[in-house]
Amino acid sequence: MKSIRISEAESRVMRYLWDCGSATASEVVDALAEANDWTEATVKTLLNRLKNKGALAVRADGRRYVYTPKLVREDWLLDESTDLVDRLFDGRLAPLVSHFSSHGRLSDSDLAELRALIERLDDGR
Amino acid sequence: MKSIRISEAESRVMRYLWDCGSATASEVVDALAEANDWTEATVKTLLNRLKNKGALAVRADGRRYVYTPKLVREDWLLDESTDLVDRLFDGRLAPLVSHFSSHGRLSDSDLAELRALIERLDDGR
DNA sequence: CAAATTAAATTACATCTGTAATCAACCATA
DNA sequence: TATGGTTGATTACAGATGTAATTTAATTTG
Repeated sequence: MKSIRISEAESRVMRYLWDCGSATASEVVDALAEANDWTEATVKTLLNRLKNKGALAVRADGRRYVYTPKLVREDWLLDESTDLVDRLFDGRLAPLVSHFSSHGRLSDSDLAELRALIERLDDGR
Repeated sequence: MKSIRISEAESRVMRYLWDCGSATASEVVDALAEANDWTEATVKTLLNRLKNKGALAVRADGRRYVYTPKLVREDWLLDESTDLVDRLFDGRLAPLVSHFSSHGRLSDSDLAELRALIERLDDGR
């Protein structure tokens, strides 16, 4: 039950794998090394740690390995965001939204999106 | 300009000091040690690290010290929450709210609060 | 004043994280 | 078949973090 803890760097690797479903180490290297200024070795380390933590499943494909997320993205997102909202805003979303807004971090389109969402939710109740 | 990085444990100390304005070490110990299962030494360490990071100001009051936040809570909240929303939801709030809602993490009162907030914001535009 | 108490500073140490070099196993080729 | 390249595994190492014991300096008390 204890949710797997993913570090910042590891989360970038997970993000990529979540996006593409699964990939070999070299695909991950190609996709992330340059952008993050990592060497190949660093990416390999992250993949390994993720594997050891049980966040990734590995399947042999000939001489190479294919990594696939075992940790469910939705679960992780919820864990992380719940944790932050709990820690920073006592678990309440409105203060967070308000905070964003009062610091000019809420664009018109964000607002529109939120309004649509709230309306939809209201209807559902 | 580099925003001060506060660890999880440190943030609990900051939270207390933000709430009460300022306090002596022993007041912080009394308030937090038990609840967090920390010894006095641990609290002192956290206070010291916070002081070294420049997150706290210290003022001597007779033989003891009074610790006061130098880091502004609002700034920190914004940094932390912006960081999370950026990392997890591409900087967009609506997906976060939607995510919460779809996992039953949005109570009726949260929703009401959000609705009120959105309306207020709408009016302001 | 010497001894005990208190409070802050220093030091400690294991784990986690970022970052990477090196090692080992497996293939392909000269 | 020996050699070198590819790929995953192991080892490394510094800085951050959680957690705390020890030391030192100041204070109160017998």
